[in-house]
Amino acid sequence: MAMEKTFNAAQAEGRIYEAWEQTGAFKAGANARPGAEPFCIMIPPPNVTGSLHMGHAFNNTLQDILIRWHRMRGDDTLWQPGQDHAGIATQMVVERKLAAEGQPGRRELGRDQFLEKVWEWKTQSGGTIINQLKRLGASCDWSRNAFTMSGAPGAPAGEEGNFHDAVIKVFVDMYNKGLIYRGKRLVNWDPHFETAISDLEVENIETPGHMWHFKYPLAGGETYTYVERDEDGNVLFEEERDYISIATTRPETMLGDGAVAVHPSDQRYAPIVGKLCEIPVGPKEHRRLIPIITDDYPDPDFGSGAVKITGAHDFNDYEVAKRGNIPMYRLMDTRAHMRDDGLPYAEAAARAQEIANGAAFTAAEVDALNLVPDHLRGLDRFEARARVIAEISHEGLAVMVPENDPRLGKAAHTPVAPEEGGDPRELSLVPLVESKPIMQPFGDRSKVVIEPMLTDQWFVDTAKIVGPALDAVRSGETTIMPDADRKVYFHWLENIEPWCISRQLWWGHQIPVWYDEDGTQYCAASEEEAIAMAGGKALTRDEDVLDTWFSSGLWPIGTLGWPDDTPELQKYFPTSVLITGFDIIFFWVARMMMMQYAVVGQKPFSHVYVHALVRDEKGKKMSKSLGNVLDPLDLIDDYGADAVRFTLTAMAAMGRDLKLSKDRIAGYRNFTTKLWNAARFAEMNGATGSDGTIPQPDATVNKWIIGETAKVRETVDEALAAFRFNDAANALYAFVWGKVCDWYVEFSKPLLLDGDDATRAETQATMAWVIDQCLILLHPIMPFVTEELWGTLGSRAKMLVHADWPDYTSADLVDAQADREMNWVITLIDAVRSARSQVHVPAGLHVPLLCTELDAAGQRAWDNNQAMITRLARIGEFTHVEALPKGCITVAVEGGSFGMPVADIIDVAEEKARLEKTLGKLEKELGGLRGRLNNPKFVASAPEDVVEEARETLALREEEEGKLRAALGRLAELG
RNA sequence: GGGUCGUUAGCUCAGUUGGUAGAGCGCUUCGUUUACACCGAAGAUGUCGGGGGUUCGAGUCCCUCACGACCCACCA
Repeated sequence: MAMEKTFNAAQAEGRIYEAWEQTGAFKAGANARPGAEPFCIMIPPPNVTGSLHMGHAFNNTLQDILIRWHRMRGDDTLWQPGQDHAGIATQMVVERKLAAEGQPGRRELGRDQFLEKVWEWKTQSGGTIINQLKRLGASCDWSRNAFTMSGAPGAPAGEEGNFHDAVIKVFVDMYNKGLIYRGKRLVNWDPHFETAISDLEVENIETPGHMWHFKYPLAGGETYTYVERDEDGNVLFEEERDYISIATTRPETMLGDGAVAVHPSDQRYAPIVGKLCEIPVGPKEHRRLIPIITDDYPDPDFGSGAVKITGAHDFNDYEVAKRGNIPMYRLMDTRAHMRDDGLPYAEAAARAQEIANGAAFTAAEVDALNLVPDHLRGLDRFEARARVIAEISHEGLAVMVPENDPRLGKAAHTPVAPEEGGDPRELSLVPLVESKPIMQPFGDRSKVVIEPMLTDQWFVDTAKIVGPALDAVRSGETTIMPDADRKVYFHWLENIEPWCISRQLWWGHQIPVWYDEDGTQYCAASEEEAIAMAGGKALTRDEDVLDTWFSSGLWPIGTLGWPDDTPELQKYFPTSVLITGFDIIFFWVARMMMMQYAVVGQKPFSHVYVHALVRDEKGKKMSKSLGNVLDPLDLIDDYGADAVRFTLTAMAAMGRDLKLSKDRIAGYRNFTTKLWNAARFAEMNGATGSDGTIPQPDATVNKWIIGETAKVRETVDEALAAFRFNDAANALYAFVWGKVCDWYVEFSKPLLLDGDDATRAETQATMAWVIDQCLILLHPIMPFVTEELWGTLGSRAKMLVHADWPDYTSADLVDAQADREMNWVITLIDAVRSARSQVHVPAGLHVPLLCTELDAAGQRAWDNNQAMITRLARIGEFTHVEALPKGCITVAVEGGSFGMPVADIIDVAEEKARLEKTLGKLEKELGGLRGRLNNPKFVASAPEDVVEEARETLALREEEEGKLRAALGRLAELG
């Protein structure tokens, strides 16, 4: 059956993938030779809620290339797949789904029933991404598919893995070693999901904001002289004040102020340090007074130099409050609404005043006090802010400035000049409200403003486990590529902060800690153990679950069966390579390093390859809101998975973003077609059925292409070994298209069509072998089209996915003589074609070729390849002559001059111009070469081989120069 | 504010120990020859961001400036 003209990817890919799966081609250890080295990659587990985007496609293509390459080389290969339970994302998806279907919500269902719904959803929809990865061609061992929640209580049939056991065991062990602790700390709180999140889950984004300036009146109407001086102590400004000026971007937090702080060296406020001032909010009769304290934190040069201290709602203030034993009043509830609990405001404020006056207090007591005035309770924080501003301003306690104060910004107030009809009176005073961009924290998933909240949370004491993770990379035990990402890794780990690992969610690994009535902690793998530890007391379990990244951090050992000492763990751990995006170096890579060392005392992987982002063709990050997202599945539909994979591979230069365009993909789709047609040509000419034995042909061209194949095999192996994926792809592209298709297939035509039986047979055998080698070498990058051709071109013992990767070398297979000869042939053909084209010899015309001064090597090359040369250069009759006639196009090559006597059909002036142009280029090169060689320092200092090469090149160019000058001379005689 | 990376042909980018610049796309001209028009042949285009330094020799190493991107960060 004749082959189609193009590869039908849409029709073939599914069928081929199924064949791979049915034969167990991807199973751990498949195709391993006896005594094979293990090679293992852990997939960065996509979220169960995820669907394949371009980043996944890129990431998994690179992994698949390495996996397929190693598998074909006979290594004991495992690509471990799996999914992440993705706490927040999944809980969000399921909650939305319930809402959309009008079902009872999470709170109505209660914890157990809600979790049932989540598992139900996972069972139905969790496989989406797996099927999408299969469309890409990912050769994971799906029989080992893992899930970070497998084996958790309530997990349905099919989720019996022991990942949960591993997570719990790690928590208990780390708890017992003192690496995990619980404490009341200021943490990032997501008011939308009502949970704490870690620093990494906060995105600081510059947003337009305001800074308000308010007066905090001194207690009892006291006054002081406020003096500003310049550097030399000269008085710049002086006035009597009965207040201290405070700036804030968050006026609503004033309600929780515990003090006002100034720098100890700030002379302006020295007279009032230690005195009390009044928070200018709330019912007039219950105004709270707070102390003015000193702390190194305030910057005297910023704002007024005085800072309000709200320990429970700001990270800096928190530190100041801790240092100064300032009470931290929590103002908001879990949704970041103003608190609506506890004592009425009057009572709470009275107690707070006692504390401010020096009464002893406990953190718990302070936390219970609700200092939100009754009329603001229950309000959203932003609404409360607006009310506070309005009330203070109404009372006249905003700092007032002339309306043309530059701090107000241009847009705020533009006074109209009197001559233009403006009010001729003095500029009126307005509240000082600066409009300026402020960095605001947003939840990376919820996109709402994060609130610092004082809550009880669990932490990993990362400082205690960071050491080995740093040492391993410093020593090269684990390498991180490219180097820039290694630096990023160091920078973060060297400044590591405690990791908040508790989340106030339901979907996740519940923290294995129980409390008795007194609040004593019992950490154990099960409730029974905990009760036993407590001596049989009734216990309640901590409600919180663990940060998803806590479990992902155990991915390498967890997927291999730890804590059981499985054969897979013994064989594949530590794993070989991790391929991941730069965006999760902190989230995941660094934590895996720390956790694996903390738990099993070994590195999780030997190499980390960090890749960049896939962007759109303009360099913009792909995002749904911009509408510039390229869906890999659409691209696979349109161009085939191989084209998408090859494109990503060819663009995978280390450390650089890749800009993806459809044109580029189409170009590589064309490459698959090119390969397809080369194979089709081979098939049409009986050049199939290689058994893998390297042919030993006589014809130079056949020897040559075998040598070229060996060269590219070495290049590909070196490139892949160094994770230089783009080098591998480009080398193969250049070989298949530039060598095999452009030259070898063309050269083979006269041999296959007109050669004798022996020549035809050896050419068929060589071509069959070469095409097979192309398929093998390309298979890791383009698995589908190569597998299809592999099956089409012969009956094989094994599928291509398990074909033996070659190990022949250029030292074995490159025939230097053949190499020289074919390069000469190609140079001659190029030169003839170029000359013909430039002087406009009709493309179809077969012109006679004259030859003179041909040396022995040239003669032999000619004799061996005449049929190919005349065919490709469109030569008619070939004649040796003593000297080239005057009217002919001259082509100079090494060891001979060739001429085409076509003076009658071409323009002599044009040929003269052509020769002069060629000569011009040559002269330029000669100038450089002579310049260097005439420089005694060059000859003395440069390595001998460099000098020698320059001499040889000079000799060749001079020979060519002579021939071209001779040709010009003949042309001149012609007139 | 700190850090990292980038600036090479019209566009997108390669360029591994310093040896005298390449690819793909696009563009121009020609072409249907027994695989392929998702094709073939030929061709044009660069003071390798600016400046300085080291060297016989710098796109490549060092310094500096400019511009751009990204990451981290608590200036109220």
